[in-house]
Amino acid sequence: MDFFEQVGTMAIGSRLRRMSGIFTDEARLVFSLYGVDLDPKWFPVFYVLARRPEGLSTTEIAQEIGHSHASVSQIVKAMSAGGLVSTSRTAEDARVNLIRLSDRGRAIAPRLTEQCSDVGEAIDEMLAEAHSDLWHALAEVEHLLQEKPLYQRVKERYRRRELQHTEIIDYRPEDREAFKALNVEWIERYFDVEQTDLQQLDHPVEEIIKPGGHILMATYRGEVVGTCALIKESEGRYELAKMAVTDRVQGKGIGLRLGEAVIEKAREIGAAKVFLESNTVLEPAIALYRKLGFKRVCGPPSPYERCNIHMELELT
Amino acid sequence: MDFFEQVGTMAIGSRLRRMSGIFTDEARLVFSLYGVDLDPKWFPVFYVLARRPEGLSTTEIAQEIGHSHASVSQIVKAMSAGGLVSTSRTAEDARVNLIRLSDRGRAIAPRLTEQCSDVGEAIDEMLAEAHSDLWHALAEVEHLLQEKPLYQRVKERYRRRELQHTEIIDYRPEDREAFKALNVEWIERYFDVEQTDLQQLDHPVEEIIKPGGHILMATYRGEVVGTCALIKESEGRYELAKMAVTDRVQGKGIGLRLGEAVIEKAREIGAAKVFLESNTVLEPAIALYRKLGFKRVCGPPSPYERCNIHMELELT
DNA sequence: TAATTATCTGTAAGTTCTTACGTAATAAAT
DNA sequence: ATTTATTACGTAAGAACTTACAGATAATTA
Repeated sequence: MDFFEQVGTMAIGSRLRRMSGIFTDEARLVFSLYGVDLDPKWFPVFYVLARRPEGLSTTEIAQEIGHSHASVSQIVKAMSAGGLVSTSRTAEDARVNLIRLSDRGRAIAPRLTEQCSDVGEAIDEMLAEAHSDLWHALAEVEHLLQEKPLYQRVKERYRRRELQHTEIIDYRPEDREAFKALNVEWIERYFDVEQTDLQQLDHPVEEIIKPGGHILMATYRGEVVGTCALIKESEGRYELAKMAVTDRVQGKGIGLRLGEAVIEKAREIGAAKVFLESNTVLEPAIALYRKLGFKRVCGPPSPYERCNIHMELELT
Repeated sequence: MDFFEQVGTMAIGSRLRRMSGIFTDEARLVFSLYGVDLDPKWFPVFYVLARRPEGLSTTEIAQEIGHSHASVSQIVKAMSAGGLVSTSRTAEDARVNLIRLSDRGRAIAPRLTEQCSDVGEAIDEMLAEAHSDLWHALAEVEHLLQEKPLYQRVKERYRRRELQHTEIIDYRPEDREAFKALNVEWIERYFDVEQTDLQQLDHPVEEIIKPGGHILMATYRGEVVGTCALIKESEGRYELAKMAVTDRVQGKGIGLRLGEAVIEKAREIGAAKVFLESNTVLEPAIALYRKLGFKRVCGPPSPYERCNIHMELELT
């Protein structure tokens, strides 16, 4: 029992289930006390039928009581076997099953009404003894969850936490393998690896860093999971290239952080303009570049076959 | 959805179940978000194991988390298949299955801890947005239910209501049949009907009422369900006899009301003493008489074979 | 008007517990 | 030292729903 206090509110789901189980068990006792020949689980269906003499369809009942239509179908079948309801297809629409209380059903309604009000009063009285209002609390939380599901609330925290596990660092000699592997991984998924690629991927220091460029690596929980390079084209003009984030950590916003870090780096080293070349089939990538502030321009022809779009970012 | 508002608090069980379902569904999403390879329903078991490296038995876990041992057994089986726990019988007691996290289990514990605290915070934040405190309300109601189950609370109301449906009336000519039938019903269950019985049961007016006695009938929802007679023995001395309540309405306190009414009647007609004869095997009856104030005395021998106890009540 | 799509149901099977039951092992009682 | 009672456990089956699927009908579209 102290489990709940230890785990805290995270176990609220289990606690609710447990509590509902208690009420269900109690309900069974109460029904037998009143001698009403009604399975407690039939109650919601019975209830809505009792105040709608004209009858309802399976789906309508399901909506009213918040069960699935299948559940209602099963309950109605059982109640029908027990002689409490009569069913018939409607004349207007042969699909719908019109369900009504039978004479026997109507006969037990008054006893059930008594039971209802007794149970309702007993629960009200009990709830009134408590300081916190369970009934309203449930309604409120239900509403809050509808506004913003728990999943979303948790996700926000998750993103923050994941960012804490992510670091952007400068290229280290031991990153040579990873730098190549990360890029080959994605290029091969969409295109063929070209000669120009291999030249840079195999000799990052000679081809990129020595000529005045930079390479950043992203780590997630200590493991290298992404990279991005800033290649010097001319004074004040740099190319953002070789951006790659492994599939395994997609959706954590690591690409965005990498991009921001590269642009920051470009600022530091006095770049006036950063450009990049990509392909329109890489929609998520293009969206990311746009988010980083890049604008599409008609640029010079690329040395890469796979590129069909040119984007630039002015650093003021 | 408006079902709940209509039925009111009586549907609190369903509402709790529904809410717990919502949380369960959300939990599934959250677990997949964190990429923890753990079935949400394993969580409670995992949790207690994580903070008890020495291991726990099936029953111990069940008690901690408030599930049945069978449930734990099933969960452990699944977790074992997933390689998260190791199981072994203990040396001291070969019946108990000692369950421990495996290395793989321990490996995912930290991620689960993060997830826990994120979810916990998210829920706390959400609950804080509400005016009523769901968590405390649940704890309070759980406590209240433990103190006095809902069943008991409802039962009190039920008794009151049933008494409203019960009436004690004076004997009417049309009660002759019922008067006999009610008494024969119970006498035959325990003893044989004697000649003295039949004389009085067949001619209640001549044998009981005309000589200065009274007969009361109890009705439940308009139907005669019990009776009790006050037979004049001598001036100021009356016998309580022929008390019978049909089995169908036992436990509604009708016998008690009948007894009280008869004693009241005795007072009205100026009785100084009421006595009765019964048999010690009829324990509930004796208890009822005692509750009415009767005391056991050594009385004169009874004309009835079945009687072995004599009780009296002084009316002052 | 024919063809496609959507709706209403009921059945089947799955989910996440529970209770019921049988078996092995230990403790208590004769 | 046996018998009997108790305990721990696992399997099976049940409860009260759900989702998935499939068969009719109705509505919509071409």
